[in-house]
Amino acid sequence: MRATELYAPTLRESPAEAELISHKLMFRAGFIRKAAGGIYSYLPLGWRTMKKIMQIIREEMDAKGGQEIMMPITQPAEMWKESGRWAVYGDEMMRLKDRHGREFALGPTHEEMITTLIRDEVRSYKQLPLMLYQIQNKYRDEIRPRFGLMRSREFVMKDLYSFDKDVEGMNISYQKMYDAYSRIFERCGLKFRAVEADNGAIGGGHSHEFTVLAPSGESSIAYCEKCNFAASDEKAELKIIQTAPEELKPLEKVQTPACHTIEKVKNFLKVPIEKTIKAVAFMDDAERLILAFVRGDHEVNEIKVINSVEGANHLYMAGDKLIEKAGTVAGFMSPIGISNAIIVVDQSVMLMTNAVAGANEIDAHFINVTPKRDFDAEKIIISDIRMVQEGDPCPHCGEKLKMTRGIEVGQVFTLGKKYSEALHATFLDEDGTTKPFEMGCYGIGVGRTMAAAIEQNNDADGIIWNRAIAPFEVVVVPVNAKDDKQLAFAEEIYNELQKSGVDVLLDDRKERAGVKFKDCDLIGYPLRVTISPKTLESGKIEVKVRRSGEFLNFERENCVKSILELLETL
RNA sequence: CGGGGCAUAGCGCAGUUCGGUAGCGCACCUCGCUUGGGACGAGGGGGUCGCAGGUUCAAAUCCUGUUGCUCCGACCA
Repeated sequence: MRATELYAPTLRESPAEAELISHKLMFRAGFIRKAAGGIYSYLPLGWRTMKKIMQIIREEMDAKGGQEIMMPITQPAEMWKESGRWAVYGDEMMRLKDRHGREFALGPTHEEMITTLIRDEVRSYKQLPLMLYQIQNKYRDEIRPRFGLMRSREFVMKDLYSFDKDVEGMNISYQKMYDAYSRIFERCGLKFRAVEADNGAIGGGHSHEFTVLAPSGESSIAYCEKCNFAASDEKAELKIIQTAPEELKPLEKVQTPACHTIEKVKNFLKVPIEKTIKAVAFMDDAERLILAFVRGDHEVNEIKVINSVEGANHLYMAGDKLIEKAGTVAGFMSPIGISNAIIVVDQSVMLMTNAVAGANEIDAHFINVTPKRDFDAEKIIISDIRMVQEGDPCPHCGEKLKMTRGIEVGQVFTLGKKYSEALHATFLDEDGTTKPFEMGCYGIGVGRTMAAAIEQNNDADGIIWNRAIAPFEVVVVPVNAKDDKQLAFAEEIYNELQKSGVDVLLDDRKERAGVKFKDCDLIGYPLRVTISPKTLESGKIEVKVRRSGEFLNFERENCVKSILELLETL
């Protein structure tokens, strides 16, 4: 490919709306252009990288027995109504009607489509397991699209669905995909973690998110450096914190004027924060008051609260009125002597002794609270409801956990029979009984992976591509393309590299050297071969490594071999 | 959905307060000169000032409505 024939409009400035580095750089380097909020065109360079990522995905999916298919974007409403998600999905689903008034959705995902696709054809356990995947545009009408390809409304996604005859088979498929995902992101050269995730409403089974580590990421994860543990902050399970045994003192009520925050209580009573019990008041959809109690230095994890209270789907902050009705008062709440509320107590709180908790009246607290003795165990829910914090012990090995931020680029999870039952997709098993499929679903955001790679690999000059997903591996730059000698020599090198299978670009534009160098750095080709009067004279060629910035000089005769060797290290 | 901001040439912006018929930098075209890190000079092309009404002799500028974009929050891949 010649730069004079390549459509790669680079810009010195980026639009005001781009705030994320990956967004700015993809825009400036001529990878993407915006059509509407959260909707983008991919220009040649961007699409080359997308195709390379997709190719890696294909190879790894195929290696595990996946078969590629292509399903429609436009999906009839009937199948969504059948699964019950037409109503559930809400405004996030792009909907449309055809000329006859029939309803359709632009697919946000393809569980319904694939399940109805195979349900009439796959009738026997002998046809299982089955793994089908596609790489397709998906649509989610985000409330607020932003960050370029990171959170868009139309995006390219690979999704594979597995069908097995039983749970064991499903777990094998899951493990295959887990392994494939690890290989995919390794091959893309990304630093990532497979993170234990909450699979929320889908329920049951397991789920991992593949998260690329980057400070700009939207999700927060906890991980252990000693063992393999990593979990999203919402999911991270926590061990019970043992407290040193103490002689139990009798419960006592004391006055604590104007001490409605833990900070004030702790200072007023001169107790360490670990000896205080904090309350957070929530309300659920049914307007039930839910009081959550954690240690003073801990935070409440709302997801865990939802999971531990039966029937709760969403939590909102509770109003004062509701709190009053329960016979307590904000700032001075405790489970002692309360009735009209659902009380959820963190497991670590139950092991505390001689602690401080509210007295359910203004300006008063209990001291010497020992939950095991003083809480009515019949009325409370004891559960792990706290948010993980840096330094918490790892639930697997006990080492101190670290926290980091990341970009979720893929997720694997088991669906079980959820969709096969809802859509009546069954097969006949060996024993002659009819059973619904055990399904799994595995997604990768292709555009997001490209964006994440840039977030993780860039500098002040531009993008730094890993060789595997760079739009071109090598760029050959004659500093002055108007000089026939230089151009001819550059073409020689270019042809030789191309013959050796290198994905190479010849920058034959008649621009000044500075302009071309700036573009090379911005676009981020891993290697730049520079041809100049200097190199013509010395008989050597100069190679610049984008990532390290180092310059290498190779002998003309075996320069292709040297470049190939160098590429192996990138 | 709550609260801000913006909309003027492909991109980044000024002009709006105080109405007088649109400008700057980058990009683009031509010529000259230059060629190892986004040169320079000269000339040039390109804008229904988001859209629709209204006020006025006159509207980018004032008024009303509307659409789009964007930031923070709530929500989420």
